Amino acid sequence: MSSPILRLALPSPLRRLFDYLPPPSLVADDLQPGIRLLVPFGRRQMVGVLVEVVSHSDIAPAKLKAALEVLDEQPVIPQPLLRLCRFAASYWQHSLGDTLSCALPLLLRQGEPARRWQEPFWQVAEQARLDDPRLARAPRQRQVLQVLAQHPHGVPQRLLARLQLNRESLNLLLGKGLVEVKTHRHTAVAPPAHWLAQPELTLNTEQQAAFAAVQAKAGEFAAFLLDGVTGSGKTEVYLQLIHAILQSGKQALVLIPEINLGPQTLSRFTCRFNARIALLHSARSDQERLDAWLAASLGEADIVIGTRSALFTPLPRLGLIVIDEEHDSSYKQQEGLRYHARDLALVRAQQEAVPIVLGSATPALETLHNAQTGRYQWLHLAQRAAGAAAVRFIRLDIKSRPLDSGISEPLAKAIGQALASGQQVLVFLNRRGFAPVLCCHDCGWLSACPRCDARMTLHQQSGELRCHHCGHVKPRPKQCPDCGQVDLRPLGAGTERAEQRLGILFPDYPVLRIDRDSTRRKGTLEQLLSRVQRGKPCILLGTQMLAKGHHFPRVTLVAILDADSGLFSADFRAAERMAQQIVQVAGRAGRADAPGQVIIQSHFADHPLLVQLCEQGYAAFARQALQERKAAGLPPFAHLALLRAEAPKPKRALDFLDNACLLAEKQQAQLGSRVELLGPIPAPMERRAGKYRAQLLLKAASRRELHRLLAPWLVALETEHSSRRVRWSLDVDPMDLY
DNA sequence: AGCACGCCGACT
DNA sequence: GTCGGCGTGCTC
Repeated sequence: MSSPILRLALPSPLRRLFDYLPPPSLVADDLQPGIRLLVPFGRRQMVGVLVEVVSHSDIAPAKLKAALEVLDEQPVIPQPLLRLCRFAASYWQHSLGDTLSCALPLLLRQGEPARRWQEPFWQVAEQARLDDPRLARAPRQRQVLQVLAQHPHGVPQRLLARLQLNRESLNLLLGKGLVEVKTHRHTAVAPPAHWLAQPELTLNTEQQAAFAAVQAKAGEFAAFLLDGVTGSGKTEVYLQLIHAILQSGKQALVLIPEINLGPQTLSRFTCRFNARIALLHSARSDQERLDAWLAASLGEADIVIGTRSALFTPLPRLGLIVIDEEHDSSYKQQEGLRYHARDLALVRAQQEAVPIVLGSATPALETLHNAQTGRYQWLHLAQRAAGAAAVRFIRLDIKSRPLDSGISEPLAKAIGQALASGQQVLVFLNRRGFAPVLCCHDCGWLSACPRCDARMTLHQQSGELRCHHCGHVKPRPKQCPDCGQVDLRPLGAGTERAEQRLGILFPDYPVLRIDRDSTRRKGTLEQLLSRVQRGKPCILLGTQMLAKGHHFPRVTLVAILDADSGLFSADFRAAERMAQQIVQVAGRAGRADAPGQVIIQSHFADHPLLVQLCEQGYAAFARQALQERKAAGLPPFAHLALLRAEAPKPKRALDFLDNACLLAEKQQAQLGSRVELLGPIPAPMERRAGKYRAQLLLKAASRRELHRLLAPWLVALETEHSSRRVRWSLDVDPMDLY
């Protein structure tokens, strides 16, 4: 009987598995799939995940290498998670090894042991004596030893400073063998007897109905869209569902958008429950993330709250998945494994037979379509809680009206009135910087980026031109680089410029600008927000940072400076994004005693989508937008995949895509599939960061049809000669066509 | 993707 | 004479 073959997934873009012999030292042949092994790979070493143990390999026996080391006793990737990763890898056409890397916390990827963090305890070594001769001339060490001796069970690391035990002395004592560091064996914290730390709010009829609908499906797969306007109490429904899940001894998984990391979102969850909560988001250290991940996977956390990648947390007792703000684009990963966490969460819910709740005030059109066609149960929350009145939308036609710094005369008047009556105003402009372009009034020179087909944005504050696409920065020129004249004029307006103008228009009121530039320093955002919360009249000006998470009860007027970019864009999702943004920003404002209004400046104030949105709300807008998608044969009525390529020379990228196109046609002829091939064409912004980009769009009537082609096509592409000369990637269900 | 090998141009 | 450009091949 020959030795078993270990089939491993390795963190490499190669879409295949690699066979190894067991490590020489290993006798046991009961290696379980999901454990990690250290293996030689080329001239390097890698951490791979065992996918299966087989008896035969197609690789020549002489080429098989032996694994170096088994890293786990228990699988770090339990069976259900491996199944999920397999699905993700095949759906988004990515290597399984890379997919598993996405699933694992960084430290496990790097081969660190899968052990929970154990706090070190410092204690006096057994054989140590306080009158040790080596301490005769070391009074500080002796003193430290004395203090430590008063704690026979040791002093936990975090309390060292409080007992004035300095690290230097301790380390010296450690070197002399007079103290020792021990870690107490990790013992799981028992689940609390009472889950609630705070009383629950009373659910209104709609909330109660939504709660009951999801509850009815506990223990089986069912998908729900919780479609609720801002302030309708979606979170309270999540919380009570989670409470019920906790009571039944199961775990809940909550995904939140990247930007919602503010304490106000998390604290709703952490304050309500006594539960053991594992937080998994980018703001945490690698050690913290590993610990949270392990706690969840050992069943020692009851609730996991995290961003996109938290979806891959192993949960032995999973009972419910919640996707908050399901329309948010941060759920889609934009590189590597280009998965959509919301879509993959549905697969996970199905595989593990649990209910999943997608919540949003502005559901994605895909999600609404699924609700309309009955794939998701549609739960409505239309009633606003007390303290939030509906807002009125006003379209302000700015055709042939002069704008100063993006602000029209009538809008300025409205802002003035709101301020004068003691209210706060929110001004939304999704463009950072002072002006999107600097222009020479004499010769027409424009501040082009040397590396992109784009203009460089003027940042007045820093006196720089910055490219928002590649990050290129240069000092603001004093005179025109072409003609030497000094009459350089900023065209258009960003938040910096609007801030300046509003300051001039309303000198008696503070203008608080909130964008990535103004809040770069840690704590600035919190400071600005707390100023707003104090309630004095002011103008709050900012980008989409304002559209998420925070509520501003004293704001009664919301001004959208530019809605036009969403109405006429090459990107078919632009209108959807604009509508979501408008509604989300509008949702930040308003209260019972002073109904809010939203003024939207547009050159196309009569655009049907804008009219629909303003007169009848997001649901009506979505119906109309879905009609248009259907007529145009776009998602969710078609399924897309985008093959992108970039290269230093424009021809190379296009050559590769031409070959890819030919290969696809050949495959199609063999398979008899009908996938539309659109392109190849240069990307909308052909040159970016010095690279020329092009793309080939694939469009199919069904996912099945699309994937029938994709699977064999990618195998062919990998071996295609021209693929080595370009950087290329495939994006299944792309969010934007760039 | 990494990483090595190998083969041609402008420099200390 | 070399350092280093990137084209090509390979990873069980």
